[in-house]
Amino acid sequence: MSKKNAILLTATHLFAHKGLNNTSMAELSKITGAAGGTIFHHFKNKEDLFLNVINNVKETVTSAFKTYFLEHRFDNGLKMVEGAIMYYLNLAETMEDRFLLLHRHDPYKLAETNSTCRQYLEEIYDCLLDVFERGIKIGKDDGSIQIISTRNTALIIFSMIDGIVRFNTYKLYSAGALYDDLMASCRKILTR
Amino acid sequence: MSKKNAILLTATHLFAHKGLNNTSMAELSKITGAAGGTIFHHFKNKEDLFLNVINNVKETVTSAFKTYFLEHRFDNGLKMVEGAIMYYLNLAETMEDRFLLLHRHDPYKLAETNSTCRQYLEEIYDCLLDVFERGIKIGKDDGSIQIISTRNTALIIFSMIDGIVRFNTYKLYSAGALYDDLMASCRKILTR
DNA sequence: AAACCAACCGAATGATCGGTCGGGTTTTTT
DNA sequence: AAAAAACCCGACCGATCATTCGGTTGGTTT
Repeated sequence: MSKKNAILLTATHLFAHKGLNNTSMAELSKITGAAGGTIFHHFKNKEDLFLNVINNVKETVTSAFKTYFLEHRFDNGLKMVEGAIMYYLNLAETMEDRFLLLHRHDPYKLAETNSTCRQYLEEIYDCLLDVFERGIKIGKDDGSIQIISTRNTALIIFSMIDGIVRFNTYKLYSAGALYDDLMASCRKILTR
Repeated sequence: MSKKNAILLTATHLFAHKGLNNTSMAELSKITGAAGGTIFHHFKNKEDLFLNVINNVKETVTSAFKTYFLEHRFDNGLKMVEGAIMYYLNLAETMEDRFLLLHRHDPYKLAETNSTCRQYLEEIYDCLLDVFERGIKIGKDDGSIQIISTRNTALIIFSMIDGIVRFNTYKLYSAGALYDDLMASCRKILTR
């Protein structure tokens, strides 16, 4: 693997687990084996490196989501929303680093001053919410879902799942133990 | 107000809005008007100051919650859960600093190595969850709520609300616009 | 009035940080 | 194989950080 890629992956891991400010370039240099100057050769400064990490998160997360819903068919809209929840919980485990990073303040703080960062974040959430929203819309058409507000319900269900993932991350309680009740709750929200 | 109190309140605000590492003791000194040495006279180090801030958050949040539910009566369990949601959303606005801090990684990171911090956080979440759980239990007894798992449902509803508050904080979307649909969703989860 | 003490001050300190620079090495192009 | 380009190195720099320390003040106790 190229030094640049090693730096990017290690930075993703460290930024996710220790935060932007608690990760020093010296540590990054030590772990990757790249000299200090090498990092600044590939990324013009720390913020640029962070931005590249976020971009990488955006690419991997959205493409994983898009691919999954291109390759899978669902009996109806309700099943599709259920599939989205399952896949989101699944991704949060297999892409732990990336979801951890999205639960930190660092990206949102940078987004306040850096429009590129803001755009990356918006693309991620647009992509995720879009799947939920499409599922609900399809469900309303095929009769498996009965609610009024498509957008708001998508937001509510998404933040419910994301809230669970967050508490799971902090080990306040386990997402796995809630799985069945979580699914039941979502079905109740979506159906009469 | 005493210098010590000024330091504590300013630290709460800065830690909440800028994070632990982005808040320097020098800045704290400048804003409060207290000399550098004075801060370390009252708090033995930065971690100790942060711990005192978390303790203060614990005290104010839990006592606000406890007082509210001691002084209010509800027609039934379902109304009590609805009241808990309303009051939680309300507190997240009026105690913005404190809830912002609880949505940062800083407290949970310290909790990994500092058992006092862990205990404070547990007390906060125990207190909040307890209200939801009691409401659900009462609702099951009086018939306004029909579900199987009291604990899990309390956790699910709580993380739904907390997830909304978090997205509201990041200005990804507004909690106010979701209020009606949020309440409707909760009622659906809790009733047949 | 002497002794005491908590509150307070601010200059000084050593460690660490992000970032620079000049020079060496490898790879690609011509 | 010569030239150009891209990659890589690590010593070094100025800024900033948390923390220390010797000393002052004003009120309370003896």
